[in-house]
Formats: sequence, structure tokens, C-alpha cells
Amino acid sequence: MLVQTLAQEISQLEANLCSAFADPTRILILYALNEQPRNVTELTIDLGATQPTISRHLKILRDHELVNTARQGVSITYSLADPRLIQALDLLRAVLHDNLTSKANLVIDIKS
Amino acid sequence: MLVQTLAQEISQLEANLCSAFADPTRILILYALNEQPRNVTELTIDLGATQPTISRHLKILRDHELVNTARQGVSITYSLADPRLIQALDLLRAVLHDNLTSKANLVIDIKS
DNA sequence: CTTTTATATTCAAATAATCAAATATGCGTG
DNA sequence: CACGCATATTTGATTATTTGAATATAAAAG
Repeated sequence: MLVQTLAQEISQLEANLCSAFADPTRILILYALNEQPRNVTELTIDLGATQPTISRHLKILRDHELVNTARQGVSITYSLADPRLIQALDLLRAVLHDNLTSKANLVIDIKS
Repeated sequence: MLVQTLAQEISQLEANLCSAFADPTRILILYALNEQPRNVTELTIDLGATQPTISRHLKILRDHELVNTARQGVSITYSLADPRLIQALDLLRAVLHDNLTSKANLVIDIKS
């Protein structure tokens, strides 16, 4: 698309941001960092993924400015850039919860 | 991954949900439907996309249960399934706004 | 039952995202 | 300055996602 309206441009940025959330490892990283800042090694252990995988996902989160970094000697501590990211994820999780609950109730209805 | 922890499974579902948001056209559709329910033709006109494109994106939103449908004769009216979806998008938009604002201020700092 | 209007789907091509494995960089210490 | 630990990047293969164009279905009206 050569020419874009303002609304389209904003939606493009927003969609980009959302694509940073579109991976389970990155969601886990964000929730882990919300609990407390951690370095790469800690994330690797806590999430049970390989170090290159964690680093790759951290780069994506960094590129989207969703995390902050602080070097402490040899290790780099990552932290959540904005608490509203978790607020947004929690809202989505709540929607997900309700959807699954209604589906569960449908199953009960069919049984009876 | 053959065996998944509960946290991984939830994150997988959440990531799936986020991938439904990871497209500018779908973001525009959700905001348009939040304003008021619309049928496919109206969305096509309002968003300036082709009808097959809109229908394809609506199918994805339907599959994720983010929209409801109501047939009215020959046309099908789509509506937003849950207002929290817009709340979440608005939070992300606010984060985006702040990030861009700080970048803008950096530009000013460099100038002076 | 044919036509028209509204919506949905399929197909092929282009683009992008993912992962594991290997490799590279960077900092602190002896 | 060489070694070792912590982190980052590259590569190549695989898999997904998006789109336009063409086509299909579905309902209402005549």
C-alpha cells in the first residue's frame, strides 16, 4: 500500500506490537519479568528453553521496546518496560477464560 | 513440544489470541465494530479493502470468537464479542503513544 | 427455478516468522 | 592477553500468513 491513512498507519503499528505478543515463549517471558527482573540465564532456567531461543525472543521484545535491559557485570538483567503490557495481557486472558468457561458449560448442557 | 506445563498451555492460547490481533486490517475491523455493528459490505466500504479480504479477516476473528454474527436476510451483521478486547487494544495503543512521544522528545533534545 | 445481491472460500504466489545448531561477541579475572 | 562464562547473532530449512483473482454458496425476490 503506497498511501496510508492515519488510522491505517496507527493500526499497522498496533498490529506490529501485537505480533510481538503472538508467541507463547514471549508471553511467558513478559509474565516472568513482571514478577521480577531476571537475567538471560535465569529466564533460560525458569522457562526451560535454550539460551539462544530466549535471546532471540528477548531481541524481539527489545526491538518492540517492551523490555528494558541493565548490564550488571557479565550478566544482563531484563525488566518489563511498562506494567500496562501485563494489564493488556491479563484482559485477554480474562476473555480467554470466559470463552473457555462458556464452552465448558456447553459440554455440561449436552451431557444432561 | 510433546508435554506442556499448564503455564505453557495457557501462554499458547494467549499467543494464539494475540496473533488474531497481529494484522492492521483486523485491528481496524475491531475498532469499527466497537463503534457500531456493521455488515460485510459496510466494513468493505469503511475500510477500503476488497470484500474477500474483509471476509477472510472476519473468518479469523470468528474462529477466535472475537466477533459475533447475526444474519439479517441476505446480509450478516458483525459485532464485537467483548468490550475488553478494545480495552486491551487501547492499553497497547497508550503504550505505543508514550514510546513515540519519548522518541519525539529525543529528537528535540538532539536538536538543542 | 432463475436471477440478484451478500458473503464465503479456494488457489497460487509472495512474504514473513519460527526453530535448532553453530558460531560470535563482550566482559571480568587471573 | 588469554581464558571462561554470559549473552547475542547468523544460517538454513521449515512452516505460516497474507493477498488478489477467481469462484462458490446462500438467501430473497420475482
